[in-house]
Amino acid sequence: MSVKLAEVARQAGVSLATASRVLNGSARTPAAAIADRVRAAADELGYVANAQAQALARSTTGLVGLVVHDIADPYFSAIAHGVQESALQHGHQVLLAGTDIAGGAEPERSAELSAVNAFISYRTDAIILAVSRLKEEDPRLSAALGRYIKNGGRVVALGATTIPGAQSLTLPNREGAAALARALIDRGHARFAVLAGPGDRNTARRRVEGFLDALAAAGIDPLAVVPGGFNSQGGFDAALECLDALGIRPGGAAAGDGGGVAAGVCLLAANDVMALGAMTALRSRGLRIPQDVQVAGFDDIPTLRDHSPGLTTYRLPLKGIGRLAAELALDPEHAPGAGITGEVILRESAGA
Amino acid sequence: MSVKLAEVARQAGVSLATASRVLNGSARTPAAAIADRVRAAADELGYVANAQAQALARSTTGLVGLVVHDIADPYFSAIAHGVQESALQHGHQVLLAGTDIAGGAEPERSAELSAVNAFISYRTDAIILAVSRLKEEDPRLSAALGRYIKNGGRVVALGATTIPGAQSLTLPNREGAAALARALIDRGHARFAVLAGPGDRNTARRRVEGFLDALAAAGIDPLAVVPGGFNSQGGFDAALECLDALGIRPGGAAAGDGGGVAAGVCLLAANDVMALGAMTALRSRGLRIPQDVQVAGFDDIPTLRDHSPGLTTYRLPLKGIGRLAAELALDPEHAPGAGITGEVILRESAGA
DNA sequence: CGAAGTTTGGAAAGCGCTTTCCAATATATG
DNA sequence: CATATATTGGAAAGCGCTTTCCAAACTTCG
Repeated sequence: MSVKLAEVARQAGVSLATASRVLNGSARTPAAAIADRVRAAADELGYVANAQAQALARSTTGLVGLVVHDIADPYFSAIAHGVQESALQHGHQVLLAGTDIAGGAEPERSAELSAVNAFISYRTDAIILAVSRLKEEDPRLSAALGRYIKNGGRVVALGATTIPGAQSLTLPNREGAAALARALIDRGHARFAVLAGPGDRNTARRRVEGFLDALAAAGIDPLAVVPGGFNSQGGFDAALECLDALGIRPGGAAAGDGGGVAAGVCLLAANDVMALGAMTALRSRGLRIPQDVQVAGFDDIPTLRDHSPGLTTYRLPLKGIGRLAAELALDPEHAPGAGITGEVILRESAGA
Repeated sequence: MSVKLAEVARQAGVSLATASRVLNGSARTPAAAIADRVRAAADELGYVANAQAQALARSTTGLVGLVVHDIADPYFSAIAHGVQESALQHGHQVLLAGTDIAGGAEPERSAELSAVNAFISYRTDAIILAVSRLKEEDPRLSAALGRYIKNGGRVVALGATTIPGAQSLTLPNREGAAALARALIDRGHARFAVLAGPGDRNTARRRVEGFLDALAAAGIDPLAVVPGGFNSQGGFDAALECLDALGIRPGGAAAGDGGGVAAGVCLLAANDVMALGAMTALRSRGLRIPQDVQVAGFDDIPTLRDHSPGLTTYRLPLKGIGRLAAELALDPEHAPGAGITGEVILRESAGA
């Protein structure tokens, strides 16, 4: 239907080979006069190369697949932004898939597997896995990715992977969480509860481990470790559960604590979004932040920086992570070697 | 490199045609016994169809292109989420492009044009334009899209378009803004300033028009209409500029206003993110919300709903918008006919 | 001025699939 | 049982490009 190279060649009075050489970056460059004629013809006809045909002929597609959990989650969308930026610089387009979406054609396979399979079908040059479902590693997924890698595909995963041949980009989840907790301890906090998020998500797990590491190192026992959803609602629910379990009420200390002046409990949430949900829960119970209860999150999501009170958190360079992942996937030679590092951000939510 | 259909056919002892027919949904279905043999062979070999080759042969790619301004912006990522969901249901993959990214190969063309051209090159079955740059309609863009449509591509644009043959999905920007302003006026607000955002973005413009429509209808003159960026920083700056222009200081009325008790000024921002930036600005000046100054936004971004004070805004069903856009692009016959409608959401930021 | 070397354009063979015809069976009808 | 009618599998012609050879046309020197 569209204008094809043959028409351009005919119009310019040259062969297919020549037209191809001048229009689509080949090693050989035809004479200037001819090249101009071809370009003029292409322009006039509005020729746009068929990337599918090129892919077939070149056996490389210029596509990179990104699988996230939920693109509407600012964590993933920030990463996607970085991936996209780097992909564009490498002349690649990004194919996006989200694993939170049900409607796949084949209900018996997981969303991850469907997404990866689709990418493999489109022969993306690389696949970036930004999901971190822990669950007993679907063997079909590993098999598919293994074959993909064997056939020359690159895969980079955020977090640890058991897939042989896959690059993994480790995030300072555990270290960051520990650093954050340590900073809070250093500033005098002594009573903590952890809003742990889902136990089957690696990201959440590592962060919780980090929190607990730091607490243990300081000889502190967490008052509670409450699992829940990895979103605002999850934070809200977990916070409420926490308050009830610890008997925290407005205007007083924890009930089971023998009274006295409220020392304040600091809620460590596995991510920023949960932390905000927790704050909403605290407010709904009439508790003040940070006077009555303190809250800390993780990620330092850009869009959430206007929140008041400012959220104490651990900043992850999300966009940079996406960029690095893409770099690793598309040009591993030149990818910056340094790992990802974050930064403790103290704001008012934990009494900065 | 990968396993190809011919190998599967050989292994199953059938012809290429038969293998193709059983594996990739054809009108004709070979006998059950044969089909099973083929499927078994495919399974054993780990065959994954080459979508590029299929696209070439079928002249349809199963790809839909989505161009947004900035995927990290929750407005766009929510829309993307909807698009993705619907695309998956229609068996399509989504190719994502952001126009906020510089590094394109050809600096002389706009990011929009590059993105659209890339999509055309990949022969996406449809293109969804979720950007709304007003600027004097790049003729090259129109030309490219025109050809694309003529060749059977579908394009749906959010907001008005001049591209003939393109579907346009109109959002209630103007109407919603007017409704929001009216609701505020009904509740007794009488002094307004508008944080207008960028003048060259259709979305922002329409919203501002809506605000002004409603004010005019009520015989109210806005105290100020301040342009600026369409992001948090833009809201911050515009709010500051506004405060200075109107002489608003903590603990008092507007300076140029003859004193008296502060009636309170309501800042109407062109979107939620700007509104939050504005709130940060107000706080930095020691002004209380809503006691001293009120703020309203637009969109009702889900992630921002935990903000305190709750943001008065106009809710747009962003995910639904994305879904509808994809529906319109991929299955126009069955797309729901009803337009998009929003809803005024009154929260404490404007003294709900 | 002819042999050897260097460019340069073109013919044609794929890349991995789909799909139209065809030929060969299997089934139904008189 | 012969003939007409469905079914079914396969051969081969594309889909729109890239790229390897080749051959023709120029250069360059001895």
